[in-house]
Amino acid sequence: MTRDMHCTRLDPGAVLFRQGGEARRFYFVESGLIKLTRLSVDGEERVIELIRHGGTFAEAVMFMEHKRYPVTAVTVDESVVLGLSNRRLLDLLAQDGHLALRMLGQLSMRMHALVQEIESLSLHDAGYRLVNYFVGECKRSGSTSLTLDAPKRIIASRLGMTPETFSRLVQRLRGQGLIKLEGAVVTIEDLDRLRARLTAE
Amino acid sequence: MTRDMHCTRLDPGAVLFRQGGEARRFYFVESGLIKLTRLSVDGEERVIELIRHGGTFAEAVMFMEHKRYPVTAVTVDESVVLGLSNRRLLDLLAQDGHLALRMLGQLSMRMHALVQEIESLSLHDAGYRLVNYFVGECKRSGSTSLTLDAPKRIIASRLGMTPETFSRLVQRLRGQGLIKLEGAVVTIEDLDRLRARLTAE
DNA sequence: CGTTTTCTTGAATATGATCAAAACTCGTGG
DNA sequence: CCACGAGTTTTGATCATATTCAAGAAAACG
Repeated sequence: MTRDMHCTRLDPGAVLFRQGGEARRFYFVESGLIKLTRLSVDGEERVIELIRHGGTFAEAVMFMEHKRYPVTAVTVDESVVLGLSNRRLLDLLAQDGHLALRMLGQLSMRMHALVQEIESLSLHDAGYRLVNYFVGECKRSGSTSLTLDAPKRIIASRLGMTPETFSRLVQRLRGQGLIKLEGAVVTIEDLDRLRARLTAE
Repeated sequence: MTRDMHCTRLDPGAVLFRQGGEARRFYFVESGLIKLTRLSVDGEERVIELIRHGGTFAEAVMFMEHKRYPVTAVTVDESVVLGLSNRRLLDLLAQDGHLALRMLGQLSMRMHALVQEIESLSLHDAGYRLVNYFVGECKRSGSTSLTLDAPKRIIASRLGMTPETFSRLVQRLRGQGLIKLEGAVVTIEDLDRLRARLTAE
C-alpha cells in the first residue's frame, strides 16, 4: 500500500544508493551480499563493510541532521533486501521503547568494529590484517575452513590492500604450510601457528 | 550522595579508563582535552580521537552486551569531566524519549567520522591527511589560522603518521609558502592552493 | 569457443617507518 | 639567572613494505 516498506530482489552490481545521496531509507538484507564502499576524489574505491544475510545498514544515517549516505551500497551477489523508510523507522521506534536501545547496541558494535579497523590499518601490516581476517572468520564459524564469498579483489579492498598484495600474501601463507587454498575455499592447516603471528612478531 | 554522577578535575596524563576494562560509566568533558587511544599487541599507541569541551565519549559502549571499553582514555591537558553511570544513563533514557534519538544522532555522526577516517587511511597519503586536517580545522573555526592544542606527536598519531613524518610534511608546506608556523599556531597563507591539493593530484 | 574480467607473478618504485643524533622547550632547583 | 634534565621536535640516512605498472594465466560468461 504505502511505499515505506518494500522488498526487492536485485541482480549483482545493482546500486542501492550512492555516497552523498539523500538518505530516505535503510535496509535489511534477506539474502545475498552487499558491499558498502567509499569513493575517493580520484575515483579509487575502498570497501568499508560487507553485509550478509540478517545484516542491516544505513540505519545510522537516519538520525543525522544532514541525511546523506556516507557510503555507496552495491550488491555483489544476487540479493533480496527489505527497505524501510525513515518515517516508518521513527514509527517503529515510537511504538517500541526497546528498539532504540537495541539500535544503540547495534551501532555500538559497529563503531567498535570501525575503531578496530583504524587500529589495524595504522598499527599493523597487511600480513597481520590478512591472518587476522582468516582467524576471525574461523572463530565466527567455529570451523577450520572458510569460503571467500566475494571476489578476492573485494576482500582485498575490505582489508585495505591491493589485489596483488592479497594474492602474494596468500601464496606466502600457502608456502609456509599454514593454509590451503582450493578455489574460494581456504582451509587452515595450522591454526595455532597462524594465531601466534597475531601476538608475537 | 550516590556515586552514579560525579565531576572530577584531572591532572594531565590521568587515566580515565583502559581499553578492555569493564565499562561502568561514560563521560562528558567540561574543559580540557582527552585523548582516546588504542593499543596494539606490541604496545604501539594510536590516537583515535581527541575530545574537547562539550564532547562526550564512551557512551556507545553502554549498549553492548560485553561492556568493555574499546579504547583507553587519558587526559592531555588538565581537564574537568563529568562521569555518569550506566544505570543513570538508562534512567535518563527512560525519562526522556527524545534522548535516545539524540544519542543515535550523536553516534551516527561519530560513525560517519570513523568511516571517513578509514577512507582517508587507505585511499590517501599522509600529505593529504595533513592538509585535510588543516583545512578542516579552519572551516570549523571560520578562521584562517589554527592552534595545535595538543603536542604534535599526538596530532601526528591522530592523523595516522609518525612525528617525524608530520614534522617533515609541515616543513614542506612551509617551504611552499602555503602555511606559516609560530609555536603551536598554524596560519594558512594560501587556503585556495591548499584546498586544491585535496581535489587534484 | 571467444571475450572479458579476475587472478597471479615479476620488476621497479615510492612512501613512510625506523634508527640515530642534534636542537629546542620547559620546568625545577642551585 | 643559569644550569640541568626530561620530553619533544627536527633533521638526516637508511630501509622495508606495499603500490604501481606490465604482462601472462586462469576463470567466468555469454
